[in-house]
Amino acid sequence: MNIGEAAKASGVSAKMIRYYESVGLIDPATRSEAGYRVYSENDLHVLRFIKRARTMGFPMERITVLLGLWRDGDRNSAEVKKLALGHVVELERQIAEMQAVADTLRKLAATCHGDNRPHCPILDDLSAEHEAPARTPKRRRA
Amino acid sequence: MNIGEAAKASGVSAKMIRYYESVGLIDPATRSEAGYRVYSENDLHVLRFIKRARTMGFPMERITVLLGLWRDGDRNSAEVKKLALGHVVELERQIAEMQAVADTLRKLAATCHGDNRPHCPILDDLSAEHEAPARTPKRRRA
DNA sequence: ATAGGGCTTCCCATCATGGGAAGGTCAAGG
DNA sequence: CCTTGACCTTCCCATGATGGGAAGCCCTAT
Repeated sequence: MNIGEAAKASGVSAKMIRYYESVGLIDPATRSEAGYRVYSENDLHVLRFIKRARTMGFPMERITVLLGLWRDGDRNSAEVKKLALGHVVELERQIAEMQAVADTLRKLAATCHGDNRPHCPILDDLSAEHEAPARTPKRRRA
Repeated sequence: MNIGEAAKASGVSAKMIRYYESVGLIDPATRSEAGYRVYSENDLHVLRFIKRARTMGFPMERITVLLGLWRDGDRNSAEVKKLALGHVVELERQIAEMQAVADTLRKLAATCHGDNRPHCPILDDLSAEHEAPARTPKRRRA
């Protein structure tokens, strides 16, 4: 099948399929006489794999490794597990960060009247000096 | 003070200060005779405001609005509150999404032996067909 | 044969950020 | 006074993943 059909069937846009090929995430597709990329069922499988992993938020780099493991029949499931759990840790870190921000904002918003008066603790907080960013004590590096 | 000092004092890199100026987020700095950008305490305040808001994960667009409100002595605190809570909702949505992914991965990892054998339910899941991506039923749009 | 749609490559834009080059400026020290 | 080195300026390029669009070739149905 051509790239358009493969795109529809895999949920990966034609643009992205070409991009994945260009950066070496997937092997160059075989070409028809006219130079059209031709995809097999197996190629589709790979595209769906990538699609799913992207949806899961795996960065391309990790997907490259996952794909390698997937293709490697002799892989060690421990490696896959480690990769997956590593991603979980990363997600948890990000979640905690966002949670903290959301909490702060919720608290600030709770103390903001939210009426037609201008005073607003939210703006007060944003404009207040928070921990000074890496204050270099005069000497530029010391 | 010059841009380097302002950068150090605000935690916003000189690069980004120039960028913010170029996209109109902050007013063009006044210039010295030699063309150097010169910053006042008030400019620093603005930069710190932006820094803090970025750290909170506010997108630039929303920061533009926040800055406007901050500068507007006649603002309506309700607007600020709405903006902040809107951001909270957005954060919550993202958190929920990531949580779902993390849960899925944790479950999959729990069923993966994680030993030197190749079988791995994580890879199985990634390569399985999940909900078909917007399957267009033959007619390209109908 | 012609139209239309699909395919190709190539370039550009995004968003926020950093890297780096080429060149001007300033302050300190010999 | 001149050199040195740190600073500043602008301009271009790159990122990562994605989309938009142009110019031009190809295929199929009418």
